[in-house]
Amino acid sequence: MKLATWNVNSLTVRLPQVLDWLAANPVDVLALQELKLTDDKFPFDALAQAGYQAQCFGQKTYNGVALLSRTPATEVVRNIPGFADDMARVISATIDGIRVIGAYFPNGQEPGSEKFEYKMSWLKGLRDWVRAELVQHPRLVLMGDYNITFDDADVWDPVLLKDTIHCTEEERYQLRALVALGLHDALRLFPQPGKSYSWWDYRDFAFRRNRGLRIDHILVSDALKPSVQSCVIDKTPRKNERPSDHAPVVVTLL
DNA sequence: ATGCCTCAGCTCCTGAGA
Repeated sequence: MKLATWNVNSLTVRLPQVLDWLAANPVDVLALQELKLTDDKFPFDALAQAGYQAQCFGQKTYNGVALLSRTPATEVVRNIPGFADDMARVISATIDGIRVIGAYFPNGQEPGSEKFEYKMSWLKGLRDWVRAELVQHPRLVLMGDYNITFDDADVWDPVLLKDTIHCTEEERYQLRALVALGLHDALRLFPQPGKSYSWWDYRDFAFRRNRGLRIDHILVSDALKPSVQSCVIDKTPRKNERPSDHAPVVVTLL
């Protein structure tokens, strides 16, 4: 079974690339972030023709998440129960016996800002909910755009970017606390060559120079850890003429 | 360097992203 996550930065613009990618990578589940469209504009038909059912949670202009799957998704939940939020950031469902959570974590803009404080409270809300979800659903995958680096290995220039957004100790503390619930960074279950990133700024030829960050992650629960066969970041779509700034991450379970 | 791209929208500029 293969599950993937991809921040597409506008599904309207990226739909052809999503369809191409699914044709080349027929994963069982694909979590999408930053749809930037409302549910009435969601391309259900095009995805159905490609063999995917979709559960979407859209919003005008910003945010928006979806779960695509080959088999039906049940127990679909939108956003974080118990955490009031105006933004469409989380969608979860049970697919093939696995609890799948797709999430678009807040950006946070700048340490100390109002948006940073929102990011911190959102992270706490997520953690409290995921703790309970793990009790109900031991076989769980939490994947998406976390907007947080684990450590300096996830950062192209840790000195330049020290304590900037995605790299602060407060954010990394929250990420470690989430992992401490009984989750594992799927990519780091395997030896990495280094300089493995999932996002590159559009500006300044950042992709060509591999000036990136690893901020898109797939976390798997204790129960699923033994079945993880591989985890890779697919840089191919980032080479498109008009790419998302993020690359998909794919995990393969036995 | 309060810049550099890209996207959405009350669209020819602005806000937000990361």
